[in-house]
Amino acid sequence: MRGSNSDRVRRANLAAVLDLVHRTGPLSRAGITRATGLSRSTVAALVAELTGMGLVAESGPQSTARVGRPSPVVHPDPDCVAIAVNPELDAITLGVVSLGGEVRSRRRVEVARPGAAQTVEVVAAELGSAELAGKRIAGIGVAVPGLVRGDGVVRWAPHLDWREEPIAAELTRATGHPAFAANDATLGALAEQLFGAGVGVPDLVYLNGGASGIGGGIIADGRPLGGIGGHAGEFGRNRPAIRDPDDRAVPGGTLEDEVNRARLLGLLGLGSADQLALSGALAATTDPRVRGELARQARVLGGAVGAAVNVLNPRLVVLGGFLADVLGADPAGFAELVREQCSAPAFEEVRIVPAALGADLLMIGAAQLALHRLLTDPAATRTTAARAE
Amino acid sequence: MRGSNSDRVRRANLAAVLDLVHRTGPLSRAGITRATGLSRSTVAALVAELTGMGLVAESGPQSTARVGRPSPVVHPDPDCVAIAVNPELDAITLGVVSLGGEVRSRRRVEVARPGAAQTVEVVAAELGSAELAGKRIAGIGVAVPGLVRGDGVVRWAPHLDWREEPIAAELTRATGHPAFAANDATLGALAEQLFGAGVGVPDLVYLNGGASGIGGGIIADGRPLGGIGGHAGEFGRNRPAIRDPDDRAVPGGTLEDEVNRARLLGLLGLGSADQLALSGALAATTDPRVRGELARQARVLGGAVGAAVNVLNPRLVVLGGFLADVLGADPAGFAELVREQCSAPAFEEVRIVPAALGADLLMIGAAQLALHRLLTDPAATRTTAARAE
DNA sequence: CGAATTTGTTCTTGTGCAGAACATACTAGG
DNA sequence: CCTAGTATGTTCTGCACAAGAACAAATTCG
Repeated sequence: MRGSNSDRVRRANLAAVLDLVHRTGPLSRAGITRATGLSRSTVAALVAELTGMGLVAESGPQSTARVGRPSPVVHPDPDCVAIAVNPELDAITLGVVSLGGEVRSRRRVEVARPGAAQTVEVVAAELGSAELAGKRIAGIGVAVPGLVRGDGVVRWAPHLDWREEPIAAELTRATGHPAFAANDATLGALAEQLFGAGVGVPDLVYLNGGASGIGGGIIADGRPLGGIGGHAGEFGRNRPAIRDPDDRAVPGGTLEDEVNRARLLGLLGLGSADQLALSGALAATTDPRVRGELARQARVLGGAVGAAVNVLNPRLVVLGGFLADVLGADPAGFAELVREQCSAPAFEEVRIVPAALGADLLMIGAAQLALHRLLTDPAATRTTAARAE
Repeated sequence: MRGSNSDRVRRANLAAVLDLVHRTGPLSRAGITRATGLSRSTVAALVAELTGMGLVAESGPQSTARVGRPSPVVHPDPDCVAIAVNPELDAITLGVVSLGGEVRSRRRVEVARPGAAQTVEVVAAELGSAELAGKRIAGIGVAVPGLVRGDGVVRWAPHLDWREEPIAAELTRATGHPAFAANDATLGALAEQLFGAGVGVPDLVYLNGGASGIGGGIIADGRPLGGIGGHAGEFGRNRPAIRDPDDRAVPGGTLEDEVNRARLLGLLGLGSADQLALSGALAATTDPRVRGELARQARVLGGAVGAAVNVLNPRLVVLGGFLADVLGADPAGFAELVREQCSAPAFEEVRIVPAALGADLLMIGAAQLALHRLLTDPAATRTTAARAE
């Protein structure tokens, strides 16, 4: 309900240009003019200002072989990076992701059940690494397997055994950089929409199956749907409707009890495996018990996806982790299972696909979280920096 | 991704002031200055422009008994109205709703299973009525019990037996006024958020139980969630998980099969009844069969609400129609049923309440749909009008 | 009845974008 | 190789809008 003034116009336009370059990658200045609808002179001024802030850089025009004066190419400044953090059951994964979404490096620090304090320590150590010398760190983003409030407090992460951990505030305190945290699946949805299977899709649902269960993220009208506390997307905790009683594995079980990674690993005779190994084993096996279990899990998951499609009417459902394997065993059959469970018009409009981003998924998602402020209001950061001096 | 310029600033500010006055009702000019953060001179200019457009009017200052020069009160112009239309199984309800959300008149035209053409006729006739003389009609909004695409085409409305009816386009053609259509429950959600139980709540779920089944609407981050085709909110077509097999009334049934108005009417021995009569009968009865059925429906509905809370993490769940009676039979017990089905942090944040707007609900929702353009960009309407001359 | 207070009104100032005019760098075609 | 054509960068001017200062007006309080 707030009013607008010329200062806000400038900020909004800076953000529009920066976000455009971030999402679409290197782009000629003429391209920016067309995409934003702004005049040539204005775009020139905006790009100059962003260059001055060290957020974008211009390089010599590409040989486009087209008539007319060539336009210099504007690209995200590779020295502007975000730190992505993903604490998990057995390790902390750290990433350096540059503006533009490129994962510059990824490192896995093996720690069993990392605590919040330990996570802060590991991140602080990473910041001193030679690799980051000369880089401008825009912020830190943490993808947490659990419920995270909008202000970056982890309410409950069962697999890490974290409760009420103000991880974002602690990271900011320890490092001096702005830090943010959110649910991993929500960030996965964001990443897939930005640079993965859902580029340009304004309404999508992302479901991820991992060792910790099933998490989900929703993008509605181009924006992540967080809900009032930021906990939206907990599809895994719903109890699924199961038609055939024989399909039920756990009486009164939730979706993540029924559609379950450990059960597949058990049937395969694998104690533990990373996603790549599980995926390979599932594709290779001809064991009827495994294939039967995959089909059963597909039936249960199909109902849950159908329910989500009815409620959210997305253009796209993206399945990640082992859910991509459940889908991949029989994509057409899976679509049919979904069709049976939802209204015809909603089904017509939806496509169901596996996730496109592999191991970079959460790095990109967490980085986007960290970059959000910068992308929404690049000028604000400048003010903050000035104030800090 | 579009750029901004001073013209857009003006439009956005006009919209901010108009929307503020629409939502909060009469407001002093000083109040507008505070709420928008704009300067006194700017607010004066904006209000003058809106007055010139016939959208707001200023009246002499109220005696506020406060120190300082009194501020004139700005209120929505009562001559600016929207036409609300709600075709149903047995009648078409028409309403005249003024800017500010006041339902000025409501009329029920008894028609069994109105067709789309018939609906257009009835609306066109209404437009000639004496009541509307001198009024400025901002637009026509239609609340349809069925699936409506964003462009105002009814994909499927089973109870009206409409398929692929371009009702909005037909109304515009017949009347010359801009017309829009949307799902009735979606508009109900919008109405409750604007002027009902959810004023100021940015994340809410509205579920309505009527003769046609169960419809739902979602408000996320202050905006209605439509999905890619505008069909979001079809909770009624989901198959609910039911723990106790004895609680299932229809094998393989959907939520609206299980939580069902006709079943309650049947047990009460009522052939048909309007919502008020049903509500009264349910409150009065001590028949154990009726009370048992209410409790059973509450158990099923509680699971569905729990699932919605898990996925959407709303601040508020609003139950309308006979679902308010299912809730009302035992509100505390119902909350407990929901708690059992959803994650603790999500449950902590949610309240479950009956709908606050009665018969005006869909009139207000449909009017809001019709007014949306005007409220988002008041200046555009002027341009359109000028172009029409 | 005068002081204090709040707000409307008028005028000036500054900011940012658009668009015109010109400059520049490329392709196309002979 | 040269000229015409075209698209784009650059510079400058004008315009629209909001902010804020200065003043005027209308109320309450003592």
